[in-house]
Amino acid sequence: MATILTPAQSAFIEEMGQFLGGYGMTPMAGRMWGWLLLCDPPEQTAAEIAEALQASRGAISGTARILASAGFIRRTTRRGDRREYFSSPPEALDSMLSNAGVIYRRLREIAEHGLAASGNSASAEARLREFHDVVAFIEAELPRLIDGFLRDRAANKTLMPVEAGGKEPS
Amino acid sequence: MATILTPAQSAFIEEMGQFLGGYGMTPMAGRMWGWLLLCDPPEQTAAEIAEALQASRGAISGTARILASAGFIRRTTRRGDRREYFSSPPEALDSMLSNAGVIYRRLREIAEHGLAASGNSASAEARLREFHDVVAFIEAELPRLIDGFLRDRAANKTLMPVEAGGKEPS
DNA sequence: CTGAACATTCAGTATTGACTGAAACTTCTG
DNA sequence: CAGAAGTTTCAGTCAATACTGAATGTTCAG
Repeated sequence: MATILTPAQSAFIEEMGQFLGGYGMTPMAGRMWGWLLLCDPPEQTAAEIAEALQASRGAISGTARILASAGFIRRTTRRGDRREYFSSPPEALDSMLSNAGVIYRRLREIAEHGLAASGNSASAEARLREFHDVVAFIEAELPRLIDGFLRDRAANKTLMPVEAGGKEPS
Repeated sequence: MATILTPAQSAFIEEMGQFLGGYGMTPMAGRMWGWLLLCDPPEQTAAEIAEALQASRGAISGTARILASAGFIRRTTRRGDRREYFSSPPEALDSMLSNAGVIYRRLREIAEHGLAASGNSASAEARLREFHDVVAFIEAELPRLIDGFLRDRAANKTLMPVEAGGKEPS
């Protein structure tokens, strides 16, 4: 019953937890995503995840909601099976990247508020203007960059359709 | 003595605090950077900052160290003045952007650890491979994007050297 | 309808970590 | 050297919040 993770697997999961935990999400969200990238089979029940991460069912439930609404995981059900299955779909990466875009958008908005508040100081206005312009540039160019990559990747897949969701014969 | 901030200024500072606070730095770091973008004159003593932000001197001291080591603020001193002056130099923006690069680097490293830990499952390896490749792509392209912007900006400045640190006649 | 198998909710707990403020330290002036 | 002005350190406080686990809600089989 005890899902035994190798030290390398635990380390990866913990790193993912610390990383996402450090950037606004909870550590559990990072661990769960990490586990769903690593696990086999790719679709896991809440019970399996809870056991692998040594976490309570409540934590899994709440975290799953956050991750699903952010587009990081997919929830699926099966006929004649009351359980729900979680997995990390390829689109998760798109979600992650577009999420990065949201960050720059927010920062640009804040910069605009700052600009609006800098009315009677030319030097403050200059500083905030530059801040705003840099952020706005990244905000505008990042999607272009990502789209280019996604298009390339899609093209490659069409040319050489490598079996992706596959199982190994062992 | 009470530095009176307009509501718009307070709002901007608080937004900056929440933003940076939400992404790994402390709220105070965000507020302090926000204030140094807004303030006039651009160089401020620790005492002035503490008063504007209604914070303790200890908090300013610690936060200043973090921000300075991250390249977000500049510390200067003046002959015959024991105080230290803080300001937000133009390079702060470069630091911010290269900081974003560090994030992708860290994530790519984590992805590599995951790949190494995915040994005996082909499907896990495929998921982690894709994760890694997306992150590595962004990591590689982001600096290019930024450099392009900085080069453009530098070129523009050379052509039309607008007075940037200026004071207005009122 | 009843009970079993899951999933979700939420009050409580524990931990983390940001900030305060007083004491210690440094540096400059007279 | 004495003292003033300023800065840094650090132990303690307080608030935020991630997680637990028991109770509640939901869905389906018999």
